[in-house]
Amino acid sequence: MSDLLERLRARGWRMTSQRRVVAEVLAGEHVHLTADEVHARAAERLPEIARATVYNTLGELVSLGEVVELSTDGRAKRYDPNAHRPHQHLVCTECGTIRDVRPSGDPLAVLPDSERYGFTVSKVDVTYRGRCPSCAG
Amino acid sequence: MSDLLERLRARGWRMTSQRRVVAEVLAGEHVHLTADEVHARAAERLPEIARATVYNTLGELVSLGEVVELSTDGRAKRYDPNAHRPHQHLVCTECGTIRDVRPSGDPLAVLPDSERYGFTVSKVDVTYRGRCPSCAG
DNA sequence: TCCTACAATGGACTAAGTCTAAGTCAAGAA
DNA sequence: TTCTTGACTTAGACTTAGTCCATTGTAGGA
Ligand SMILES: [Mn+2]
Ligand SMILES: [Mn+2]
Ligand SMILES: [Zn+2]
Ligand SMILES: [Zn+2]
Repeated sequence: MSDLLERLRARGWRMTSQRRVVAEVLAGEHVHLTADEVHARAAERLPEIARATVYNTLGELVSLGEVVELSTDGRAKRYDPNAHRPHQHLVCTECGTIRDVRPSGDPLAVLPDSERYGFTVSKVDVTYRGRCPSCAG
Repeated sequence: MSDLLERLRARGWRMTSQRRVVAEVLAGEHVHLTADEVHARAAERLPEIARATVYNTLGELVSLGEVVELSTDGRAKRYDPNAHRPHQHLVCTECGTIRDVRPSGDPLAVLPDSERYGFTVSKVDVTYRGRCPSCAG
C-alpha cells in the first residue's frame, strides 16, 4: 500500500494527512468498506477528518483506477482497493459478507454477438449470491 | 399481464385500483423503471396514488416473484416485470439504456468449487457494461 | 519564509427510500 | 343489500447515502 502512496505522489497528488489515512484504511485483502466505514476508521486516527473529504478522496482514487467502486445491493457503495487483479464478488444474502472470487474463463466471452445489440461491451460485473458457511445453519 | 392479475387474485391479493395501475404500468418487454417512474406513469391514470403505495406494491410484487429488483448502479433501483425468463443485463455507460440479454450457458457453472468458500451459491447477477450504438458516436 | 493554488471543513441540500398514524374501502358475512 | 372489519392507502415526517458550496487551511514550490 505504500507503493500506492508512491504512485499517487508520482501522479502529482498533494499528500495530505487526510489522504494518507484514507489510503491506509483501504489496505489489505477482501476489504470492501462503505464510505461511512472508511470515515469511521479514518477518524480513529485523525478525529476531525470530514465526511466530504472521505468522499472526495475515494472518488479520486476511483478515477485514478486505484480503487474499485461496487454496488452489490441498493445500499451504500463499497470501495475495493483490490483494483489491479480483476475479480468478481460472492455475497452472502444473510449477513452481507463479501469475498473476492475469480470465475474460470473470461466472463465477457459468454455473451454472444447476437446478444450485444451493437453495444461495445467493455466490462462485466458479476455478483454471485448465496449463504456463507456461518449463515447456512 | 392480465394473467398476472389472475395469479395475484388467486394468491389472496385484495384488488385495488392502485395495485391494478401499478401492475399495468409494469407491462411489456425491456421495461426497467425506477419506483418514481412507475409512480409518475401510474399517476397519469390515477392522479392521487401515493408514492408509499407504489413502493409497497413493488415490494409485494418482488416478494411474490412477479417482478425482479435491479440495482445496476448506485442510483435508484429498477423494477423488471420479466421475472419468469431468467436473464442478465447490458447497460450503456453513457445513457443508461438497459437491454435484457441471455449469455450462453449457466453463469453459475463458471465459478469453480475452489472459489466458493463453502457458500451455497444460488443466484448470479451479471451486468455487462459498454456503449450503446447511439452513444458510440 | 512567503505565496497561492489546491485541499479540507461544516453545514445545507438532494435523492431514494422507510415508517407511522389516521382514514378508506374490498370483499366476505348476514 | 347492507354491514363489518382487517387489509390497504395516504400524507408527511423521518432516515440514509451522497453532493455542493463558501470559507478556511496548508503543501510544496519560488
Ligand atoms: Mn473485491
Ligand atoms: Mn430485465
Ligand atoms: Zn453470511
Ligand atoms: Zn447509450
